[in-house]
Amino acid sequence: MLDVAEAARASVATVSAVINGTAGVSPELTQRIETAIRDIGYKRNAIARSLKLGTTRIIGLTVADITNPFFTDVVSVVQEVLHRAGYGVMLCCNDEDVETQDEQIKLLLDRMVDGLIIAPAGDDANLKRILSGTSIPVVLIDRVCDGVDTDAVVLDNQRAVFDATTYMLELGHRRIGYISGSLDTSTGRDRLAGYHQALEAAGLPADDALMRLGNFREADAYNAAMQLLTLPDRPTALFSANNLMVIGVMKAIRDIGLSCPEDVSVACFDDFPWADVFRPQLTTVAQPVRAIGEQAAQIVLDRLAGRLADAPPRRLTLQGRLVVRSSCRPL
Amino acid sequence: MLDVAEAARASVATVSAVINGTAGVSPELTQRIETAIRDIGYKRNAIARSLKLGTTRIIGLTVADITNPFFTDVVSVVQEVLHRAGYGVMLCCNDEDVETQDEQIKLLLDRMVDGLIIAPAGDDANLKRILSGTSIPVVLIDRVCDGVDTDAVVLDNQRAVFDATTYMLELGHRRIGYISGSLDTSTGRDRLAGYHQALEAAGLPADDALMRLGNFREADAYNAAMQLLTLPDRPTALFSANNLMVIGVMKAIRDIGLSCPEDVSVACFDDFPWADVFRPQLTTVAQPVRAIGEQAAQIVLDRLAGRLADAPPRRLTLQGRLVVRSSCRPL
DNA sequence: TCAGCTAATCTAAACGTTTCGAATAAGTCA
DNA sequence: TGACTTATTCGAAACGTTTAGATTAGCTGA
Repeated sequence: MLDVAEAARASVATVSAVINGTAGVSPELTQRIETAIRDIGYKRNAIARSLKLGTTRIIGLTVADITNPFFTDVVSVVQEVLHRAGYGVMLCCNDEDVETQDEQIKLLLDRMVDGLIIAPAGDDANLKRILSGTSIPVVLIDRVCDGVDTDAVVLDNQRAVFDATTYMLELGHRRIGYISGSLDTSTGRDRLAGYHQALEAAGLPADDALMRLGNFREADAYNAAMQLLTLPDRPTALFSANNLMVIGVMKAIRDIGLSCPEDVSVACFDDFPWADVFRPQLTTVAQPVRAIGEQAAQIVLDRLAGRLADAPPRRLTLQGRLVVRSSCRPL
Repeated sequence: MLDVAEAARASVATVSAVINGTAGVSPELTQRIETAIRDIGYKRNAIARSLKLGTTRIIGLTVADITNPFFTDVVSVVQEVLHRAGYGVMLCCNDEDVETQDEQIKLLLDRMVDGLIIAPAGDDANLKRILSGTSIPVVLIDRVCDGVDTDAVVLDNQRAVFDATTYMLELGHRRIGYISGSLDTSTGRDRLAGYHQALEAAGLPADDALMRLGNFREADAYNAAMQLLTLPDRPTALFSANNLMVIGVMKAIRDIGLSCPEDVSVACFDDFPWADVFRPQLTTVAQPVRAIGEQAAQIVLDRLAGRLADAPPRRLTLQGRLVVRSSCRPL
């Protein structure tokens, strides 16, 4: 910038004014400065600017697993919205590990991000403390976290699983196996609650033997499904609490020599773009991924623009949608 | 830091020395400063540090489509490796649009990233110019770009498609439809070349009517497959040049009332984690995604550490692997 | 003519670090 | 004792911006 100033026989202050369109600068000088900028190929240094302004125009984004299509879709939308608003996105993923998550959030805060969107991995006792020092907008997506009282956009998980389970019950299934996500997450707990609620509403007792922990991972779900399918009185249907796990479930079904939906019906949380071209065509609970991402990004932007000023934390709850295909058969 | 210095009755210089372990500071003073840091809850400002040091410890990463499982896997690995080395990752995706890509790269450079990993969308005439100003390490992945002479890690696309096509030929297929990616990309061109090469090796003429442009997108591939499948003498096999497009291909097959592999055999580029549990179990060309991500990240780290000093640009070419499943039947 | 105004431009401080060289104190040796 | 070392510690400049306030010049109108 000093170079530009010298070349244009002006001061750095005036150059700055021209670049930012701040003060009135005479047409001739503006002209001179602009050509100097072009000649020299000057680019303003965003770091110095950030230091002075106290704002980086970067939003931190942490998700548990960027390999998971659900998170991917959300990240993609968040990215799009924030980019359009002139913000950059710093992405971290932590492989569902709370410790790395903490590490990464600290790093993001050190790097002075202007806002934070977090899809928390599990219940994080430290999260509250880590965030307590800062005053930047934070929004939780997908999962909420005990004691962390910030904006959040989540799904009505219980309701969604209630609907899916009820659908299976209506098909006549009575022994419905449930492959649960980690109960350290709000989603894991809420989804399980929906399953229990549906059983109860149908007047069925909850049989603990039919519930297995899959921890949102394919491998764990495979083992869980294996256990359920080798039960003396095996379930006629299985529900998987997320997308990754249903792959494990299908692998177990295949390996045990059964087929879906003939021998065992399957439904799961989270939809796939390819779900209606491969067989079995999975019946799923589709999340409104675009809406989740858009809302989360928008809340951050609103907070940053001071639009929500000091409104209390908002908790947005969106609804899932049961997409019935052909992986569940009537009993 | 000034606060810490005052609290510890020391100078900022000494505080800095303690934090960075730079100079010898007496045990007592070190002690005093460390407790002051803890008491005050001081965090060093990474922005100011970056300004002074001229390094941000952030690597920019742009990919065409973060929704594509291939890119997702690569991003995930890159992320992991760089994080472990203490670098943050700024992610951009541009939806296969060259203009937004340019925009984003400029933004990343303005933000003073220390390095750049680019999976370029299409041939980008401006990329060379945009990158010309900088001296940071740049590595291209997946695709290369005319005139952009930097490190790159790519796949031997031609060979991979040659293998896949040859496999189909060996099954007896003679009319193999090819759904191509955009020919504005090196991958699009190289893969098509592999197809042609295989036909030629088998002594078959290349029939232009059997090649359609799918532009790496599901919708375009759907239309392309529709055209091929309604040809008077329709192909007995289809090859899709990437993962997204094969979904469109399968949709077309379904909508036209055919089935795979009975009526038409299908193979595609890029593997899916679920490919062997849903039917048809797709025969695919699997890319070594982990290796690609690791190598790309490692090259950036090596360059940054000065290990590769001023070695000429390295072009790493990895090999794909044909994973034979059951979506192609012998004719 | 000159006080008072406006418009254009500039000077210099600030943002929070790092680091070079200087200053101080303490110890060593002739 | 005084010159020389060594170990600590510090002052101040620098990184590249932004911006408040100062300065200057040119007008206006009494």
